Amino acid sequence: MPELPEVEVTAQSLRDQIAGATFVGWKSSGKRLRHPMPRQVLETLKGQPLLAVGRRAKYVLMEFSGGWLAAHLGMSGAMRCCAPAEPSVLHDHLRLQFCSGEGLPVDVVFHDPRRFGSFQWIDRTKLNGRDIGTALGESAVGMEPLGTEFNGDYLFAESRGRNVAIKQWLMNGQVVVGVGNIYACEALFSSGIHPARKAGSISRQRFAQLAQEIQTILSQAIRAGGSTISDFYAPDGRPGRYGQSHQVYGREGEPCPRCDGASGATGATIRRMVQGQRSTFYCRLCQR
DNA sequence: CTCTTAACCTGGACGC
DNA sequence: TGCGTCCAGGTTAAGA
Repeated sequence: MPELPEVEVTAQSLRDQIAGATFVGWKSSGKRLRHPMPRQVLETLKGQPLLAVGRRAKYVLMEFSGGWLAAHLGMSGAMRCCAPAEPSVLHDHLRLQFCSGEGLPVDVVFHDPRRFGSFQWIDRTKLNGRDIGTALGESAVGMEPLGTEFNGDYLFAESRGRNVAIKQWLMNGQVVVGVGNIYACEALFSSGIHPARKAGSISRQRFAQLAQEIQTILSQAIRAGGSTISDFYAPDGRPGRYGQSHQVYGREGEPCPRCDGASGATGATIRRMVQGQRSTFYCRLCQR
């Protein structure tokens, strides 16, 4: 499920429902996630207010006075808010219990069948003013694509001398964060750039369009509640509707919406290829 | 340093 | 019904 739009939608919904509430307790399934559960920290957080909920890269950040509880949804993770009485189901791995100002209890449940997700504690004092992305991992150090400094000139400058395929370069998180398999495919299609083209061979002008498409597509996806492929839901239970807007992702064999639209018979069908063990969907005529 | 590959997990879809 | 294969939104340690 989770690329930038899905994580952002998750963070926004959590903020609406539990920001300002007091953390009162937690329960774990005992199953190991990508990182060991920060049990000690969770104990010390009991009784503390949740100051804010934010996002950096693909991490949901729950801020407390001493630092941030950073959640990653991995490949199949999702959060849901529910009443304490609602029982846990298979693959519910962490239940965070909150109590609002009015004394109303709300639980946040992390559900993740594949267990590629994680919870990490980022200590405010150890961070020492650095970008929190540097403490989260290699995939979180790049620039936020929806920030004001992100543009084609930045991508152009960073890409010089890079021989890796543009799609893998976009997805690795070291230059720009949050762009995963779905949105990399979609942005490259909208920009007319072939996914296998070497990053260093792309012109400044084409990067200007790519940066613009990335921002437009991510923004629209957030507004649509993200993309639900099979099992993503926002914490309020709503699925994402952006999958309906996918032009190429998951559409192998369908007519290309640009060159083989309803009008003509001369266009191509969407193809699938594998790059870095991930499926890439593209149009061989529209993307060069 | 750059780039590629294998591994971490579970479950659903499909072919025989 | 069952069994084998392939596929899935991500990340990163290890290898070349």
